Amino acid sequence: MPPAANRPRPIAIELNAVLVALIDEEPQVLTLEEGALLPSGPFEGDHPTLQTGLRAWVERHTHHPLGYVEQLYTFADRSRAAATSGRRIVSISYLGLTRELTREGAGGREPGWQSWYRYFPWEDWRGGTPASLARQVMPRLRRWIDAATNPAVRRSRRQRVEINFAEASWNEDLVLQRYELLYEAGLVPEAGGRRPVADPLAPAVIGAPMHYDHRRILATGIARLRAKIKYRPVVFELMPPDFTLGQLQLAVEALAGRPLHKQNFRRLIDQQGLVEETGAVSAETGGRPAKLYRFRREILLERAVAGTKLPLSRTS
Amino acid sequence: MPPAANRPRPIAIELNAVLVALIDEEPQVLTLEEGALLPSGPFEGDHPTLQTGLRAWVERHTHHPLGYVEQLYTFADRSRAAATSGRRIVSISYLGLTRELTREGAGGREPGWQSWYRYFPWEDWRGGTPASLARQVMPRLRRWIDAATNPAVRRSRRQRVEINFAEASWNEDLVLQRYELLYEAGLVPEAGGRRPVADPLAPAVIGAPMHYDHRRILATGIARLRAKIKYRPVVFELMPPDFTLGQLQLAVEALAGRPLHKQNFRRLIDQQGLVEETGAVSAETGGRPAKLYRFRREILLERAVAGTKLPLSRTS
DNA sequence: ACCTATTATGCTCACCATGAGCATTTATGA
DNA sequence: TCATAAATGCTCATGGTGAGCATAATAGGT
Repeated sequence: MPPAANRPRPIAIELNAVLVALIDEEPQVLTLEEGALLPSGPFEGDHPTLQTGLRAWVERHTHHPLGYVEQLYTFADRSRAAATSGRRIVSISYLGLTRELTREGAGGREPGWQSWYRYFPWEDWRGGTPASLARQVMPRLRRWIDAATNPAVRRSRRQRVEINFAEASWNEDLVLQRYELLYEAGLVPEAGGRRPVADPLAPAVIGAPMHYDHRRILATGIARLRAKIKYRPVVFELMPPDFTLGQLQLAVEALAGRPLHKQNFRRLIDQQGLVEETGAVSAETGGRPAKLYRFRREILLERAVAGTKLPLSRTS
Repeated sequence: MPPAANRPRPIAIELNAVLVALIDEEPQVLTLEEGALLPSGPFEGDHPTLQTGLRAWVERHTHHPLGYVEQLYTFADRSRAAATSGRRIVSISYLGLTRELTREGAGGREPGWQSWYRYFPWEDWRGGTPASLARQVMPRLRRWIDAATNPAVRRSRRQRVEINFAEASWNEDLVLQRYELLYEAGLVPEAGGRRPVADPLAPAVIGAPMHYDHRRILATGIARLRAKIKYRPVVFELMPPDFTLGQLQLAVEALAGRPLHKQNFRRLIDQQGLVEETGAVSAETGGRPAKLYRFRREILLERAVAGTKLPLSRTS
């Protein structure tokens, strides 16, 4: 059965981009409409691949050269159709990493970039337990749990909340799962698509909302990036050519949303052979001057190898 | 900028499925057309999500209940368009795991299922170095390396071959990368889409070919599954309700394509608390009878947690 | 010229996961 | 009864990882 070529249907394809840069030690995403939309546009069929199409589109519209690009997910939920005409929309989302200068012009922040923790304040554990978790998220989740009349449902809700939001075993990779749990609990109602974003009458919405399902796409991108920095040297796509190990650690902490052990971080970095000294030092931030390093691009090829979790056997 | 609703374009959306089952200790995929096609069909817009649409489609057409389902990738290369009409095709592929009985009816194999190693013979290291690697793949790759006139290109080719195909550091996860390298080297020319599959005049084609880019999609599925079994208990979706640890090991070995250390495998399984004894034993295969186990489905929830590779710091 | 605060850097230690292999148990079949 | 086969139990060496002590090299104040 060859691919079907019959019955043309009114389907629109849209590309969405989660463009990430590190500005002022904060992970920021490029947005439109005062932060309520991710860059997105119609799919134009005149590019050899989706990826080059997206790259061209982004660079044309934002004047930001794109470094690393990776496909995130393809969404085609029916709820998206209702948001516009009756037409079905299939949206293909991408994650892109780019380099941004620290503050430009008159010290003002370029309008399009927003810290991603604006949308997910409970995901930032760099300064300890985030305030919004204890003050907003958990109380409302508890209310949601108790709202279930069926005891089995209540137990299930309690367990899922426990797994995804427990402080003791916080897993920074579960960004998407946590968002979807909050969505199910009705705490991020903008994802439905129809409600005006800044409605003052809206119930307890946690974190800044976005139009359509763009916040879910953003959550997907953050989750993917957080998972990826653990086994692929992608942080360097966000760093300037030369950097200190301290700056590198701040970058990883910003992405992962949690503090790292400094000495162990350097041990990890240099035993992996990811960087080499430039010879220069930087005396930026008080204290002893730090050596400057640069990323060893050569290892991008070598590093195809990742660790395994299976009990191997070489002899047979 | 809201999603574009103008300019309807002739775009067709197609779903592809990599359906995997374990039959006779072999990883098998459901195919059509004598193994030359993956199950695929047009996207029908009357399902709430792509996933439920695919699930319904597969179950209706194959009568196989689908267990685990996961989106693989969305392809929209221009080369696909040329394969049919001039129409642009966007294909969304899924990985699905299902349970199959061991041999049915009169001992014959159901026609649709094919061992995936038929398409990727160099990926099966269970019995030591696969014959096709030394006999076919490596010689032709070496020829491809030497065919480069530019010495820089030759060095680059040599390095990439070394990384992906080195016996000493074989990484079973790199199925897709290896396939794409072979494709680039012109050793799997069917992926172009136009050449008839069984052309006897075709140059050295390695492994069984498929139409269009279905072999690439299959490689994507295998790679994803091999990576996933290392940190998620998905093997159990392919196992019968009760099984011995020996059978479980054979299943993982079949998927990973390499032998595992038996004692360490059991240690890994039970220290993870993945299974529990049923109390019964099985005296199937000579030797001492083996205890029967069943998967502890409860842990599917708990197991949201995965390991981290970052040097954490809890104190601050 | 000291003293202190601050960051960078070097090093040690305990613990655990993992690869490897020896040994024992319990079945079948010659 | 003995050989063979598979399951199961256990030990050992190694390396990665979390944690923290100690030292080095700056700036700024007194």
